[in-house]
Amino acid sequence: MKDNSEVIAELKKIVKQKGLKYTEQREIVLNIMLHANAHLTAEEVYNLVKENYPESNIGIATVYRALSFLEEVDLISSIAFGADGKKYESNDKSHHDHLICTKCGKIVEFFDKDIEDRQDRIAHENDFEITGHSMQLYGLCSSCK
Amino acid sequence: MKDNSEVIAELKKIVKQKGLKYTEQREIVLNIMLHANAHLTAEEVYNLVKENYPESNIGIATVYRALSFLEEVDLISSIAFGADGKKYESNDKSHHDHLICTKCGKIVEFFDKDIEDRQDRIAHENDFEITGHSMQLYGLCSSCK
DNA sequence: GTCAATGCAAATCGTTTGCATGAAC
DNA sequence: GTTCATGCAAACGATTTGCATTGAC
Repeated sequence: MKDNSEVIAELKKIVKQKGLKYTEQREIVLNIMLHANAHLTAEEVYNLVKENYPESNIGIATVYRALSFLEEVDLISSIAFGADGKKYESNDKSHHDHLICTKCGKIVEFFDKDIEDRQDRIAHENDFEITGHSMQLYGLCSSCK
Repeated sequence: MKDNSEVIAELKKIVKQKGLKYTEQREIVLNIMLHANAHLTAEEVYNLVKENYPESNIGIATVYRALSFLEEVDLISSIAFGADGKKYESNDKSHHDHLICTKCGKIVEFFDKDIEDRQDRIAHENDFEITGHSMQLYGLCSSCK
């Protein structure tokens, strides 16, 4: 697994800035997230860590702590789809929303500029300063319907 | 607390149709949901039941079971906002989405026809048969920013 | 050497389940 | 009388926390 030096450098910078310690575990978790092309639960991240870095005796609590930390500093983000609990994805791709098949669980990502624009306008009309959003369309995908 | 006879009648009809039993507990939970003007967690519903119907010795498990049942038959629906877990609201109001203040937790409802239309179109483009959706805008409300 | 981060286990939270009892039909 | 729903407590899965130890600086 190759690493993603720009983002790793970014993490180092942030950690230093906050006067915290740079650890191998945080780097491993971030690296897993950067290579994942799916939305992962904390447990899935934990399993991937054990699989890809078998020598690093990392605990599940550390994975949770690392994920919270990475979300806090905006390197990854989370959404709560239905019953599966919180899922994480890295922030290095551009923004997008999700179409979710309620039968097979397949997730398709999409982006729509018009919807984004209207969201901004609605926020403005309600005197909200928008910081993020989450939109999911649920339904049956082509194979399931 | 006055009851909402049309919806209650609807519940009775559904229960009968399914060959199940009509119980006071299901009616109480539905009635709480009909009078709530907020998005409630199961625990909040439980507390409201105890407060409004102190004589009904209802258990938390029954509240969970009643909420699942009511959601299944489409009298209420749920969304999972951030960390607070699943929240329920009654389905007697028209469809809407949510603006959520990340500081004070305030929720403002809104509806936008254009967004709905574009969602339908995106679903169609991806060959999805849409059954529902959930959209939340996060930010700071007028008083918090 | 200091202080933060880790690993482990125990604790906690929200939710679900098993089972004997009670209520609806 | 049969069957479903309830209440309670125990079980459960996911996440968090306390604490002694380790590692970064």
